[in-house]
Amino acid sequence: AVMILRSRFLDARRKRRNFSKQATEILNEYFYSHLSNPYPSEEAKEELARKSNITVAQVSNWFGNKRIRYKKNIGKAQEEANLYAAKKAADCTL
Amino acid sequence: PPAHRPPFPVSHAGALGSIPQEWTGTMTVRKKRKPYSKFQTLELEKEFLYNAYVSKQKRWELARNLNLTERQVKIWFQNRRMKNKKNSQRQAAQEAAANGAGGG
DNA sequence: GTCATTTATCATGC
DNA sequence: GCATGATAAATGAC
Repeated sequence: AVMILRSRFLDARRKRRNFSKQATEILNEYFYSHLSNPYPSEEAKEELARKSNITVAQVSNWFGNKRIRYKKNIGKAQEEANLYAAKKAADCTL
Repeated sequence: PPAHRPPFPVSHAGALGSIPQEWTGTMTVRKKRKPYSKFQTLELEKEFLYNAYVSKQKRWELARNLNLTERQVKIWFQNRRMKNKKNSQRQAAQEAAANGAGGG
């Protein structure tokens, strides 16, 4: 019983914080520019972690949540995809 | 460049616009995740404290006493070892950061 | 065995 | 009240 209570406070869920706007932007850019295979390699994860100023584990968590929640929203209003697709297109035309 | 373990084999081939997103397909028929009771978790944790690797005999006893399958007990210990490693790495990283910043 | 995952659930932020 | 990040069961590759 004691151990259960102690583990509760060791969980990072207790002190969860939202990522910065910039970090989310970086992660979303990678995700939507790799929609056909949104599985970053270990190296890519490290770079994303460095640029987003978060840990590699947090990058893995983010992609895991993003993939499953993206699937559940297919067919719904997923304007986020169009948003980043437009951004990518604008990037190419520059 | 190290070889990456490929994702799961997918059967369904989705089609959204012109992007082939095969990964959006359902992997396979999977049992719904069911959280264990406090008693079950506590007993498993006690055994894990004794040893991180459970014998076949002990696995059978745990499965019988906790009303779990031997496969569930086996997988629980696998996940528990991964959790241990993850926490160790996190602790090491924090200590390294502390040494680099404050120094001691 | 490890380990990157999928999926549901938890706990929090706002 | 959901959005979001982290964790707990469960699967499959190697």
